Amino acid sequence: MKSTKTTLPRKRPVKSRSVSDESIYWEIYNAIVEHRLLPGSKLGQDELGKLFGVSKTRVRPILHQLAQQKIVVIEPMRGAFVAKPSVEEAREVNVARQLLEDGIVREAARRITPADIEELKRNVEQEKDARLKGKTDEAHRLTGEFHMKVAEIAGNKIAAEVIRDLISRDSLAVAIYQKSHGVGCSLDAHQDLINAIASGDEVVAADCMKKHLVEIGNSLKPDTPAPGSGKLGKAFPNIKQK
Amino acid sequence: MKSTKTTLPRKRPVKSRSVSDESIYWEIYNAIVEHRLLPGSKLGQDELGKLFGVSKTRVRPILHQLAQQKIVVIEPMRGAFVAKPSVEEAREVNVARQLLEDGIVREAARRITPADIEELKRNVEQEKDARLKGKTDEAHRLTGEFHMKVAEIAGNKIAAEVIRDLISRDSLAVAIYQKSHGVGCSLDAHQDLINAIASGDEVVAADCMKKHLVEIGNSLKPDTPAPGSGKLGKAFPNIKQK
DNA sequence: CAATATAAAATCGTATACTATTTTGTATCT
DNA sequence: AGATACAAAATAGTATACGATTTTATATTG
Repeated sequence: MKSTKTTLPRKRPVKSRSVSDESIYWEIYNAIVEHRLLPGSKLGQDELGKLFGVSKTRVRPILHQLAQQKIVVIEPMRGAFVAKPSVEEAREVNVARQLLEDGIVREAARRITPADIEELKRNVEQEKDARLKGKTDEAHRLTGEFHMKVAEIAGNKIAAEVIRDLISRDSLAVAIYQKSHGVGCSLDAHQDLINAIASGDEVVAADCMKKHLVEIGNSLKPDTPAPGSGKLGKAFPNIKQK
Repeated sequence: MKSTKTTLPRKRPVKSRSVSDESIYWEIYNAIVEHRLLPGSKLGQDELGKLFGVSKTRVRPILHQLAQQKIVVIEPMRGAFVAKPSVEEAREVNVARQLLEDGIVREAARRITPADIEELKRNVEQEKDARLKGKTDEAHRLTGEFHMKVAEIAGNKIAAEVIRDLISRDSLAVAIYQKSHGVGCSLDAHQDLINAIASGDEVVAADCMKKHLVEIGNSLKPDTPAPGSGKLGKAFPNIKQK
């Protein structure tokens, strides 16, 4: 409720060595892509501010940034929520990946080195391990990382960033529409992809990537009910509550 | 809770029906990509706020948004400036376009219709016209629009948005490194591109696009001196100054 | 006079204050 | 009881206040 004492022209608590904007951003970002905050969750400004020990003035622009990346939605006068993309939108993101990653794998196929191949293989091993242990979210994170690594092999940071954004949005779709059926793509799709890229034949690589992404797109089923939202505080185990 | 008897002395100018965030965003965005605000120009928060009749609280997140798109740079405690990308960065943007537009033209070649071809031809006509009349900036704007149209033909809004962002950044590089030598690509590159796409052969189309973008990349010369910044108010002729 | 030191002004960043709007709770009516 | 109306609380959005920092102006010194 409002302050019982009317105006308080009091002094500010002097310089608080507060957390950086970046760390706040990454805390929220990771909470979302790691599914600790599910699509639809309310992201209250005051609540987040208190959680990180800052005023909502600081969290507002961060929520806007996340909104621009389309993993948060801001509804006028209602606040910010973790985005809940429709199946149509999820499919559109998937198609965008098909279009944009095409040129990236091609370039990767031209530039790949033995060290790169090892790096990719290691990723696949980790993912298999995570899947065996039932760590679905971890496995999915590694899946995204695989595609990031391919983009890095292509050698362009800007393109890699673009792919990162799309993968983030994909992870929301997974949270909504794929939660039930495992990770949604065949077990050794990535292994096939490694072979295709390592062959150095860009046409083969592009073809393989396309098939892989189409498969992911097909795994998006609209029938799953919308999940509820978890408690906000629980999503940030590393932040010391006050 | 609607305390009719307010507890505090009222002195705020009561509800001001102010402009929308979007319109402020587009005003600044257009001023930058149309080179009315040159790279390096200071974007003072108070100054912009007064210009649009709002407080800097409103302009701040907008400047952050532009910073995220990399067409504005925010230096800590020094404020926002129109971005002034290095040649290296401009080249990286150009390479990103080579990678990402590859898959886009390929899809465009598969989907293009006669109506689309007409649309593209019209764009080329307009551009030629602008160039003949010496309207360099207008010609460059149309050049960017051409690539946007190709992305739209490919049929994916998200991919088109990505390309728009990259083209915006390209326009900054043009302002710095290309201002002198015309528009920087051969006069009928776009006409060739239309023919290549219209052929329906994705390999031909991809090859043509690649050559075109490489040519643009090669036209970026690092020797041009940095331009000074113009008066801020002059960049917004449509906004009624107060 | 050039260079440096110092004071004043301007400007950024952030918390606070307060209005606008939505959400929640409670009473009233059928 | 269920629906509706209205009051209260909560929360979003925005302007203002003010410390922190940088920039500009002025003075001082070699």
